[in-house]
Amino acid sequence: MKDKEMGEIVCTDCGYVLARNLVDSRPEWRAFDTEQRKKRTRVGAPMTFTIHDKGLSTMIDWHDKDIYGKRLSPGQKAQIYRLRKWQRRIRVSDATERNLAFALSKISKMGNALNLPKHVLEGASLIYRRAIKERIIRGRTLEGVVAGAVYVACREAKLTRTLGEVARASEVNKKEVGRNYRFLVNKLGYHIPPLKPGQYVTKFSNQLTMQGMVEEIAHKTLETAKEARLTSGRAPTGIAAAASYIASVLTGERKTQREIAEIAQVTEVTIRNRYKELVEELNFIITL
DNA sequence: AAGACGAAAGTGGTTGA
DNA sequence: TCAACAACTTTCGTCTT
Repeated sequence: MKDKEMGEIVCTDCGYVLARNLVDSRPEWRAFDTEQRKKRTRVGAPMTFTIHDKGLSTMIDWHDKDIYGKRLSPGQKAQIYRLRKWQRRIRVSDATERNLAFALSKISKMGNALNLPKHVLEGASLIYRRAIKERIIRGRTLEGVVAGAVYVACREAKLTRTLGEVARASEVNKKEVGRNYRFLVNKLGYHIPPLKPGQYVTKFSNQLTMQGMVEEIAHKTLETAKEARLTSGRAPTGIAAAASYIASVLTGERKTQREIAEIAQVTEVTIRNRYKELVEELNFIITL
């Protein structure tokens, strides 16, 4: 057992001191929130990965001279050449390695914000690794690709995370997430069926804290919508939002369009449009 | 005053020549 | 590769409750 105060490693069973005079690796400052931690931490990932070393690492230069300016012997020259070669190789793998580590930490951060189960995060990581392997990230921001990968993983796992939610949890906008999502799906050959509006209805109902009956009506509404072929080509979230709205009105548990639009991440106008179409089909009475 | 409604113009993506 | 097109958004004025 390590005892940082005493600087010793002590066996907890017999009390034998295995090592003493250890260096305390803990910081000498304390941070009470992430804001402070950010300010006080003096080490960590560099701000940019495009220039991997930011001039911090030592390079073997190309002059075949030693520090006194004398020319090297042929034997030394060969050795230096080999060293240079290896340094080049190590540097490259080091940079991509760090890049990957950075991306993975971003993924888990997003996972926290989105409440994603672990296997989805692993899926996202795998997707990112594949993206690196296929060399298709060039020219794209790391954040964008990460967000795209997370969204792909969600869709694969049939989770009802919307583009907007993923975008909020990342550092890029909705458009970027969508672009990267499509890009990844294309390049990595994923086949992802669109989510059913019904799944969104369930989700929205929960977020709106509606009664079970309201959700039931919303699902019924969707059924008729499907039969009327109003679902094809339309955004599932929009239809689900409209169905939820209708159900809330029907049961008297009225929610405003704005409320629903807010959590469904669509506009009120879209809800209205779907809603109008649906009501035309729903002129037969729904009773429960 | 808030919510619902709808027209009009703009956006980004898909499709078909 | 480009233009037409459908779905969706933004904005804003009007009507309803």
